[in-house]
Parts: sequence; C-alpha cells; structure tokens
Amino acid sequence: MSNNVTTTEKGPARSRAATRSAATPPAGEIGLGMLPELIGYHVRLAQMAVFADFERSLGTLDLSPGLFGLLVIIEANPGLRQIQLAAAARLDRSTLVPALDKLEARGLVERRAAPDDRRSNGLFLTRPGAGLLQRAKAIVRDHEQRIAGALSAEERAVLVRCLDRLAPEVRES
Amino acid sequence: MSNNVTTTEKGPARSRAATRSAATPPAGEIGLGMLPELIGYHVRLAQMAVFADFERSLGTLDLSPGLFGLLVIIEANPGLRQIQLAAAARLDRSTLVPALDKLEARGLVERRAAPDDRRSNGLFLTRPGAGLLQRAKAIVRDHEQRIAGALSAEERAVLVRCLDRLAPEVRES
DNA sequence: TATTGTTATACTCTATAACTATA
DNA sequence: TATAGTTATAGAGTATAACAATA
Repeated sequence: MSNNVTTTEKGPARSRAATRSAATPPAGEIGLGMLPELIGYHVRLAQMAVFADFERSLGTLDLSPGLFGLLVIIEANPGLRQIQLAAAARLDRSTLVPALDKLEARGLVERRAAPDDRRSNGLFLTRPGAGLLQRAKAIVRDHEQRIAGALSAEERAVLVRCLDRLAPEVRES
Repeated sequence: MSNNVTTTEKGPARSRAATRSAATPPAGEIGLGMLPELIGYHVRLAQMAVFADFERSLGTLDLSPGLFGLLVIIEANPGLRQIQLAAAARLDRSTLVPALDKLEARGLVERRAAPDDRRSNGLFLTRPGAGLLQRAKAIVRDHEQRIAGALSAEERAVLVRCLDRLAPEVRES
C-alpha cells in the first residue's frame, strides 16, 4: 500500500506527482497524507473548533474556559482546598495559584484560612462570583447547543461514551 | 433546579453542604458540577489522553505531534510552499518558520528556492527524513491501535463523523 | 501595492524545583 | 519528615506587527 497523495483513494490516475517534482502542488489540492486516518487528528480539530466557540462565548464575561471550570468546581464543593481543586482540574498546584489570584483579584473567589489546618485555604465563591457564574453557565449552555446542534441527543451520548473510552491506559490516574 | 454537589442526582439527601460550610469536602467525593454535561469537557480530556500517548510514542524519535504532522504533509505534497504548509497545518506562517528550522537543522527537510517565484521555498523530505517518517508512521499506527483499541471499527467511524460535525460554524475557514 | 519568508516580541498554558509555614 | 501554598523560572505552542526581497 502506498500513500495517498490526495484524499480520494480511487478515481482516475491524476497527473503523477513525479511529473511536477519541483513544482508547487496546486492550491486546494493539498493532501494530508495519513492524518485524517488518525482519531487524534479529528479530536484535535474538534477541540480547536469547540474551544474557539467556548472562548468567544465566555469572552463576554472576560472568563476563559479554564477559569470557568474552576468556578464550577468551587461552586460544587464549597471550602475545597487548593490541592483538591488542582487535582479535580488536572492542574499542578503551582499552576493553580495565578489562576486563583486572578479570580480573587476580581472578587469572584475567596481564600479563607482553614480552621483545622493552617497550611490550607478553603475556597469559596463570593456572592458576585456566584452571580457571574450563573450568567456564565447560561452562556455555556447556549454554546453547547450551538456546537452540538447538528447532533441528536443520542448521537451526543454516543460521542461522549466513545471519547471517554479513548486511551484508557493513559487515564489510570 | 439547584446544582448537584455530587455527581448523582437522586438518592437520599446527604448531610447538607451547609452543615460543613467551612469544612473540607471529603476526598474522592469532589463533584465537577455541570462540566461532565459539556461535550467540550470530554473532548478536552480525550485530547489530553490521546496526545499524552502520541507524544510518548513519538518521543522515541524525538518528534512532537506537530513536527510529525508537518513531515506527513510535506511527504504528501513534495515542493509545497511554506505558506501552503502553514495553511494545511492551520498555523500562522511565522509559527512555521522555527518548526521548519528544527527539521532542516536535523537534515529531515530541505528548503529549495522555487524556480518560478524567488520569494518562495519548495519543501522536500530528504532521504533520511523520508526514512525517519516511515518509522514514525509505524509507531503512530501502533499508537492508534492502543488508544482506540476499545472501540470497534464501526465505533471509530461513528466517533470521527460526530467529531467532524461539532462546531460547524467555527469551521468555515 | 501585495505576497513570501523572516524576525522580534509577547502571550497563554503548563510544569519543575526550591522556599515557607505549618503539620 | 511530609504537606499546602507560593515563588521563580522555563519551555511549548501560538500569534501579531514590522521588515526585506520579490512579484
């Protein structure tokens, strides 16, 4: 099996690549080789497209996808310690610090000294933080409908189940 | 509808969150709020897991996923111009320069002055570059089997088709 | 004037290692 | 000794703006 130069496998033999070995491949006919056969390639493109919409949507509130995720987790777990939040968000604890600094500087999140262990901080949403998050969640639900609008509820469920089954060995964490 | 603190929606009311407002949520019970309802969340986790395996696999050859993709596209389109490669790889042309510098410094890729337009370079794999790419492709095929091994051929096809239908509006490029 | 490749620069996200204050 | 948070630092990966050579 040789590589496809174009995406189509069959069809009449085009003018051979060798015929124009030093020439420029015509625009619009640039092949991607084996890349479209790789699931990771499609996952990456989907990620880029979904995140572009996500970022543009939340940009209204000056929130990144990452900061939004932190707010959601803090809301679901009031009093969470930084190290626990880092684990839940799959970040290093040092990565979390500047992110929380931003949220705290904007008055959305509060670090309260933990009563039982003075090394730790308990994390809480402030009232403005909770309010902003409610608006953000509404925006994110709109985003979700926009990006997945072409898929039925069943297709979405299948998609998520397939995604969750990818690279199981890497996920033992 | 209030937010779920844990992932489970129903079930007997647990000790109220208010009861331990300043306490630490027990480890292993950290909820993720609405995040698991978002397709983008699962896409991102899958991306991270797949890329981790991809990077580890190709690391053997000191190749990143990005550099591998460039080699594949050049192989499929000998003589490609940098601006065309940038478009195919969805990179800015300025981003491509240091990547090609790396590949050229390792003797894997050659920039040849284009005969018809002296502003442009035609890109070609060297013989060692083509050889390395063959080995890389074999590694990547193994990687593909490893990450998608839990999915049938049909499931993989469904997954890819669903992924390609996400965020269609953002993809008009 | 417009385009190709390049350079300088900067921004985001992330991690590692070392420090501090507690435990 | 070990852990929670912090700091300093660095490395990918990406982009924008400006420049030289060429069209």
